Formats: sequence, C-alpha cells, structure tokens
Amino acid sequence: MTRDPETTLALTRNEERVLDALASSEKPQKAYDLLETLKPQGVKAPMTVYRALDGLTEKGLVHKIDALNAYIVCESDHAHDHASQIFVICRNCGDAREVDDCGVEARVKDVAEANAFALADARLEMSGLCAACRGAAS
Amino acid sequence: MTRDPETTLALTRNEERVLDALASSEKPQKAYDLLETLKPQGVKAPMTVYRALDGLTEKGLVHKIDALNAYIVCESDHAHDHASQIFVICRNCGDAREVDDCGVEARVKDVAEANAFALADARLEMSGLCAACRGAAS
DNA sequence: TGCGTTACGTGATAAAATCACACGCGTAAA
DNA sequence: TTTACGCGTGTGATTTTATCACGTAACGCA
Repeated sequence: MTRDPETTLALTRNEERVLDALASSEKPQKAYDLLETLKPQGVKAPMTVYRALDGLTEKGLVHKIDALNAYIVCESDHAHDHASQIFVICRNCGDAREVDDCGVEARVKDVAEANAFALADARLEMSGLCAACRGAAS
Repeated sequence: MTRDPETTLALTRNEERVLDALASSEKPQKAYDLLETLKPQGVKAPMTVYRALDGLTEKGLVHKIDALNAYIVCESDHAHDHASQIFVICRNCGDAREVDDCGVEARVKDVAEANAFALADARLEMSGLCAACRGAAS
C-alpha cells in the first residue's frame, strides 16, 4: 500500500524512509528492525530512526505500541483528531491493527471527567488471538 | 500501608520485598528504582527484581504501566477477575492510579467481539493532568 | 552574503530487560 | 537415609531499547 501524496504532510527524508518501511510491513516494526531494513538506504544509526519516528508520531502518522516496543502506521481518519487509540494485538501471529470505536472513546472521556482528570491522550492495547489464529488454535 | 497477611498468597522472599517496596511508594516504580531501594536488603541484581515482578504480575498483585516502564500495586477488587486494567497517569506529577470502570470494560468486550478477537487482556493508559496539577496549571 | 533554523551523521552512553549457568534448600520418591 | 527433582536464588555477561552530546550540512530569508 502506498500513500496518497496529496494528503502527505511535509516529511523529512528520513521520515519518508521510515514511513515507507513501516507501511510496507504487515506487522508492527521495532526501531532496530527498521534500522536493519533501512541500512541499504544508508541509515546507520539508531538516532536516525528514532528521530524519524518521533517526527512521524508528532504528525500523527505513526503510533507506538508500548506493549511491543513497536510502531505502526496510523490508519485512522485524520479528519477528526483522535485523542484515543485502540490497538488489537494478536499474541500468536504478532499482527496488530488499529481500530476506532466511538463507544470506547466516549466512556474514556467519562472516566476522565469522573476523576476530574484533564485527558490529553489515551491508548488501549487489547491482546489475545485474532480471528485467524483463533480458528487455528490447538 | 501494610498488606493483609490473610489474603496474601504464597510469595517468595523477593516477591515480598518488591511488593513492600512498591506498596510503600506513592508513584509507579521502575525496576531499577526498586533495585536501588532494595539494595540495603541485599538485592544486588536486576534479575532478582524482574523475577519478583514477573511472579507478582502473574499473581495479579502488580501491574506494569507500559507507557512508563514502571510498576504499581494492583488495588482492584480481586473478587471478580479483571481482564482489563485502566490507568490514569499524570504527566505533571507522575502519579498513577488504577481505576475500575465497567462501562469501559463492557465496550472493550464489544470491540473484541466485533473483531472476532479472543480477548485475553486489555490495558487502557490515560495520560493527562490529575485534578491537583490541573488546578495548579500555569 | 550572513544568519538562524532545521535536519542529519556519528560515537558514546544510558536505561531496560534477558540469558545462561551454578548453587542451596526443601520435599517427596526410592 | 539417600537420591533426585523442582523451585527460588545469586551472579556476570549480554542483548535490546533509547537517549545524549556535539558537530556539520542544507535550506530559507533578510
């Protein structure tokens, strides 16, 4: 899958590289995996990758999945900004997807209010077995 | 705050030490912080702490907050098992609390079902400003 | 041209977690 | 009692993840 150049914000050279590497991968990628992937393109140091990931994250194009120390491309609609992200992570195949759910988001806001908490960001990481692996389960 | 010996499962010596250190701290503790704390008691190596944390986590007494690489004592009611944990984390003071919310849990289950996902565990990490810091905000 | 900002390159280092292997100690089978 | 085994532990090395610090290059703009 390639990205629409129309909607692409101004990215630096390294951000482009990292985003491409990430987009052309099925699964979440770790920083050092990306580094390996990009070595043929001249990327040598971890810093380069981490800087690009930071930039992409700030631009909302990439999310980090903390449970895996790995990164994925954000597939969400950028029209309305999501203060919440929901990730569904398969323990078996390692696949991870981002899903949107207004119901969860609404309840999260409720929880914040109930606790007088000024919510800046919320991330929900769900782990288990995806539909495919569930079927193949022993 | 001390723990009720009645309800305490069988813990190893190191698990007790780590749990005590964790329980007597306001904020989430990192593994190496715990190591420092426990050095006077003879704990010398990271492994010791990580092993204890693993054991405590398996027993459901401790949770890891991935966003912080830090650990807190589980305050939840152990009567009904929570497949979900919700953490409210203040960016300013670093305080973190676990909260329960059936509404969120229910919606999480819905999301899992909608995706034919066999949910094993879900963790929601909310970050922002706690009530206290919110008031003192510049 | 000169200046400031932003991206980039690079080596060192820190922080977080795990591996691998050995030892002591209780306890249950022989 | 002795042997064998599991489990918790101790310990040093190593791996994995992330950041610091500092210098240089590229670009926009007065």
